[in-house]
Order: sequence, then structure tokens, then C-alpha cells
Amino acid sequence: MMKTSKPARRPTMPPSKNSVTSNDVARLAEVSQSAVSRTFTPGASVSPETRERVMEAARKLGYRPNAIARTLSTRLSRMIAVVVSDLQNQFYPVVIERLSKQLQSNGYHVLLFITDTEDADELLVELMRYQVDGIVMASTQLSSGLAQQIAEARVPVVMFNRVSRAGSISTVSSDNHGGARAVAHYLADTGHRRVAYLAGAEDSSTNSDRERGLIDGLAERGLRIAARANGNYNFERAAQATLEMFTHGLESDRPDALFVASDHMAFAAIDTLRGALGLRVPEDVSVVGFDNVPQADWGAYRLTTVEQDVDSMIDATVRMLLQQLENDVVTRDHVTVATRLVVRGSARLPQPGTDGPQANRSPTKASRGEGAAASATAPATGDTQGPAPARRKSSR
Amino acid sequence: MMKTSKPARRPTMPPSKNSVTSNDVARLAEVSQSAVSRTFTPGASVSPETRERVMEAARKLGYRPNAIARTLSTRLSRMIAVVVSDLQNQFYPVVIERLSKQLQSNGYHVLLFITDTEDADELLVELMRYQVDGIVMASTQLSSGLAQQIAEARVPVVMFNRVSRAGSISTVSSDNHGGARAVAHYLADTGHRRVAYLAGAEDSSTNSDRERGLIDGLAERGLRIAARANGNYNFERAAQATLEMFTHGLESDRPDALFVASDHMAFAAIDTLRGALGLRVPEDVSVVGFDNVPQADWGAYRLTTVEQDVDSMIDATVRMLLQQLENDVVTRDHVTVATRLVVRGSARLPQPGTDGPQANRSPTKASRGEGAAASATAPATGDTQGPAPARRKSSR
DNA sequence: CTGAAAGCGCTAACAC
DNA sequence: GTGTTAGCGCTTTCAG
Repeated sequence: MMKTSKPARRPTMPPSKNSVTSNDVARLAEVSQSAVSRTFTPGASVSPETRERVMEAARKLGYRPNAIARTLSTRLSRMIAVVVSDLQNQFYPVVIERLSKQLQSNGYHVLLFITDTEDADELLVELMRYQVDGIVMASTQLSSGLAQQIAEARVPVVMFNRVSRAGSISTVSSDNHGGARAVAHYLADTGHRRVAYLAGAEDSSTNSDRERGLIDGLAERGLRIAARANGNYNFERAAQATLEMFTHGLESDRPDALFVASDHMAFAAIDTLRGALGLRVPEDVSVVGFDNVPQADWGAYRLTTVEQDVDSMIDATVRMLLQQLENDVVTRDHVTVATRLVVRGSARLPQPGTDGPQANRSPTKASRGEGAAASATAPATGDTQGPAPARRKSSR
Repeated sequence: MMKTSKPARRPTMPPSKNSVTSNDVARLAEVSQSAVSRTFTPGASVSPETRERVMEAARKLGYRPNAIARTLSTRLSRMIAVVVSDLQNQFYPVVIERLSKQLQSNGYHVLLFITDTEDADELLVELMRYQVDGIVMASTQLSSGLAQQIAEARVPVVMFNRVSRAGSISTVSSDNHGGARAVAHYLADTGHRRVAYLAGAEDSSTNSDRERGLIDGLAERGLRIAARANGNYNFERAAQATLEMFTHGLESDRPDALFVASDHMAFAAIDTLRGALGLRVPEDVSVVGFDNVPQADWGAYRLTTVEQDVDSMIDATVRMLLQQLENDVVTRDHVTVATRLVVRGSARLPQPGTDGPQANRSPTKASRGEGAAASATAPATGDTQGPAPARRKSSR
């Protein structure tokens, strides 16, 4: 393997990547460089003739404005940094896909950063060097120090799917507490008495809100969590944790329901329950997830889960970002998107005649599409959110 | 030092995002701007003292070199464009994750483009404006016209997981033909006689190579494809196609095996087979996929499939890119990565005593990780690839 | 090894 | 409307 060792830069400029410049166009069109700039600037005032000449010259030369140069002079890159960590969890690819498309259709570009570890700070600093116009954090928390730095740099940031402890940054998240609470009610109302919880990363706001929601919801039915283990939002760990949670102890103590902090972990839990533990789902134990990723609808799992309304979340995110960008201000808003319980087959269904939430029963129905997708909503469980799809709480 | 007598910044410049410039640092350190530039340029020659003073001044001011300005003057952005289309298919999130990390650790940044439709051309042009140093296409084909344009702009491109018709662009792909051929052999050797094929997008090289491989492999066993349908690499379409393929016709004509062009479609096929059609997998019909995405190992599917060696593919991709970037040349290489058959439970296993390929049977084994991953390779099926993990065929 | 000066390609006042 | 003229922040000759 050889290394680059020579700063061999000739007087001759290296054959430039995009050699044709606005200057070239200006000369061909016999106008000033400004005229060229203006015809390529949406709001500018150019006479139709000038524009025409410029366009033609540009076409002839195959001219494309250099976005980097423009960035240098306008300080606007039209690039948004998107930071994510866990693409294994299907929730995030879906998010990235929609977010990118939305941003693209608004004329922005996505600079993607994947980060496992907590080196997010270093990464963000690196990222700031690219003059991104905004940042969407869908991974880690920002250290408050860095959040500060970024705020000073006046770069809009929105935390996606986590609420910042500091509270000084805009956030978009689901009603995690309400969703989990609805699960608690649903499980209690369908006759479950020993509800276990398989937690996500302990330091994440999503996990603590979901756990809190479960606890509160159960309490409202006179119950409490029967068992708890941590799967750290990780597939293997979730499988392991499930195994441990269900092996020790008497059979009579065995949880009759398991609420899992993410679908991704729920699949691992179900596999373990059915495979290593030889239990039936939902006959022996009901499983409920969170997210409603595409796989939740797969025939072999038919996972009852809490849907995060990705579209609304993305819309809110983009809206918040654009609003800040357009007005050149940094605001701190918090949007909470309503969730809904999607009832499929992985949790025991309400008994006919019971006073539980109504649900269209589709036990093993394998047809997909509308039929299966039209799962029951559970608004009756007393969630706190109003009828509006998204609730906005602006501060400042 | 006082400020120089420059006509101090004109009217209201918007409060800059990263106000501290190399000039500020230079003044504080009482050196020239060049000195600052040099201390932040890896190969440059600066005396230790100068460097030290600069570093300290930089630290004091919180200086971070502006990557955009640097790009403008060096014409090197250290950004790589990555173009993908289908994040639903788990294969791509995995690719993106590894690719991004690799690129990041080599000091590059990823500009991500998601594109459904065939507007790839327009997109690419747009993308070129950002002066990306290279492009990884993991979605559509490039129109030959555009490929030409890009080549002229001297931007290295590598097509990931597709071979370009034009042949004028570097490509990295799996041995799709060999993998599919191995499947044909495996199915024939485990007693299947009516093998159906569920195709991916008709215009994709992956699909045609896989189909060809299946046909060739079956022919070598005196068989031919018994039925064929198109799922277009799409989940719903695959479910639909499976339904159609298995409903009409006599039961005796029903395929006893289904080779699916991607795991993603295979899950849909299995769901349909089991659900709507009430068939057992693999007792009534064996299913084999392609890709070996994480979900293939899930307990409810245990999909026998052809593994694409993502790591090797990514390594090759990054290597090809870097090599071109470092030497400032555009080459046209083709790397083909070997595949292997991963035997799980979705296809009937070889009968003990049969002369088929050996396979460690792990029918319902729920433990994951090494145990399950150490599935059987099928080198005995006469694949064309050598023992090396990746085969390189350089042209030009 | 160091500094001065001239750009990289584009935009943004400021006259005209 | 249009051209002129300064830069945006950094790198890179070219002298010293």
C-alpha cells in the first residue's frame, strides 16, 4: 500500500472537476459575472433577454453553479446533518428514508453520520466544519457543552425521538408515556396480571418515558411491573434478557405478558419465548412492542405494538428546521406526536363481552394490506393527547 | 497586534456561523495566515514553535478550519455521495451503515441521496455541484450519457451490487450467478423437482444474473424452472406474485421449491405460503432467499439463503474509491465477491445418507450468534469462484 | 521555515 | 437592470 507523499501541485491547475465557471459563461454570453449569478438566483432581477443569453451560454458550456463556492459566500450550504446510530433497528432506516426525501424535496441535502459510541461530540465538531445549515440528531444525546457550542454557532438542531435533558434544544418525539400507558391498560383489561418489562437503553428518554407510562398505566389498574430486564435496544441482549427473565422462578410466577421497549427487541423476545423456552405467543405469554416497524406486520409475528407516527414526526422535524432556517432564528420547540395501539396477534385479545377496548380480531389472518393494517386504535384507554395528530408546545 | 486598516466588514453581514477564521488565529499567534494553514495541513512544514503558538491560539479561540473554504481552494471536498433507493430491503441499511463507517474512518463524509424513481440523472447532476470526490451508486443504473459526463468530470464512481451495462464504470458485486447456481444444485440434490423462481426487478443485473444462475444450475441437474413470477424486489408485489403462482393449477403441479431473488421478498413469500395458502415451509414447499439479511436468522423464518459478503463488498468498494482518489485517476475495475449458501430451516434438508452437500442441521435451534451463524458452506456445488474471498478483474 | 499575495467560484453591495 | 468591486476562508506559489 502506498502513501501519498508529494504535494506536487503544478502551476498548471489540475484538470478541474467542473472547469466551467460563471466567468466562462459570462464571457460567452457577453455579460457580467453578476448577470450570470443573478440568472441562477431564484429571486433576482434580470431582464428576460439577459437571462436567455446566459441560459444559452450555460447550456452550451454545460455550466453548473458550484454549490461550494456559493456556500462560501452566502454561508448557506443547504446541507443538513443527520446523525443516527442504530440502523439495525428498522425504525431508523424508515426515518432516514422519509427524512431524506423530505429534505431533498425542499432543496436540502443530507450529510449522514453514523455513530455507535459516545464520540458524538467530536463528530459534531467535525460536522460543523462543513457549514451545515441544520442538524437532526436521531442518536445520542448531545452533551450540554456541545449543545451550547452549537447554539452559539446559531445552527438549528432538532433532536428526533429523544427529549433533551437540557431543554435548550428543539425536540420531536412520540407520546411515549401515553403509548406505554395505553399498553398497560390494554394488557390489564385483557386479563393479564403479571406484566413484565423489557427495557431499552437505561439512559434514553424513550426508555424512561415508556417505562414510566407502563408503571403509571398499570398502577391505574392496581397492578405493578412483575419483572424487568434490560435489552439495551439490542437484539442479542434482548434475547438473552428474555431467556433469563423467563427461566428462573416458578411457573406460576411466570409473567403472562411482556411489554418490550422496541419492536426490534420484541422479535428477539418472541423468538426466544417460542424457541428456547417453548412457550406459545400469545397463549402462554402476550408480547407487545413499540414502534410498529414494517416487520411487525409480518405473518410470523403479527406484533401488537404501539405505532410511532413517523410521517408526522418527520413533518414536524422538517417544519421546525425550515422555519428556523428561513427566519434565521434558533427556537426551542417541543412537538409530541400521538401514538396509537395497533392490535395484532401477539397479545391475547379482549374476550367477547368484556369491557375492554374493542378490537377487530384477526387471529391468524395472513392477508396483508388494508385488511390487516386497519388494526384497532385504542383511544378509549384514556390517553392524555388530544384529537390533534401533533401537539406543539412552544417555549420562547 | 491591531487590526489592519482594511475597510472593516461592510454593512450587516449576518452574524457568521463560525466567526473565528484562520486570520483571527494568525493575529492572535502573531504569525501569518499561511502558518496557520500549514499547522492544520498534515504534510506541511512548520517549526515546532510556530505550530505550538498556532495551536494555542486556535484552542483559545475555538478555531475550526472551514472545510468549505478548503474545498474551494483544493477542489477536494472529502465528501462521497452515496445513492440508494430501497431502504425497506434490510440489505441496504446494513450496507449504508458499514459503508459510512468505513468512509468516516478514512476521513470522508457521506452525502446521502435517496431516490425511488429514475430521476437519478437529475439528482446526480445536482450532486456534482457539491464537488463530491466520489460516488457510490447502490441504486439505479446510470444512464450511459450521465456516466460519460461524470467520467469527463473525472469523478470516480463505483456501482455497488450492480454491473453496469456500459462497462465503463467500476463495479462491485457478488457472484450472483454462482450463488444462484449453488441454490439450484442444493435444491436438486435435496430432492426437489419443481423449482419456481420469484424474480426481482427485470431490468436489474442482480436479477438476471441470479435467474441465469438458477437456470444453468438446474440444467446441470436436468431440470428447468417450473414456474416464474415477478416480485420486483418489493414486499407486497412478492406476496401477490406468490399467491398467484401457487393458486392456479393442480396440486400435483405445485412447485416444491421456491427460489426468491431477495430475502426481503422471501419473507413475503413465506408469509403468503403459510398464511393465505395454508402450506408448510419447508414440508410442502422449500423456500430459499438471497442476501442473508439479519432477519433471515430470525426464529420464525430461519431462511436458507445465499449470503452476500457485505464486509468484503464494502471493503472492495472503499478500496477502489480510495485508490482512485489518492492517485487522482479514474479506473474501471470489477470486483466479484464470492457468495456462500447458508443452510437454515426454510428448505428441506439433505436426507442422511444422500449424496447432497453436507449441512449442519439446526432445525429450530433458537440460540443465535456463532452457533446459528456457522451454517454450512456449499463449495462442493462447483461454483466457479476460486478460494480467494474476492476476485478482481482489472481492465485498463 | 515563513510571509505576502494571488486566487478558488460565487455573491452582494454600490453606483450607474 | 447591469457592471464593478470587494470579499467569503483557506491554500498555494513565490520570494526571502
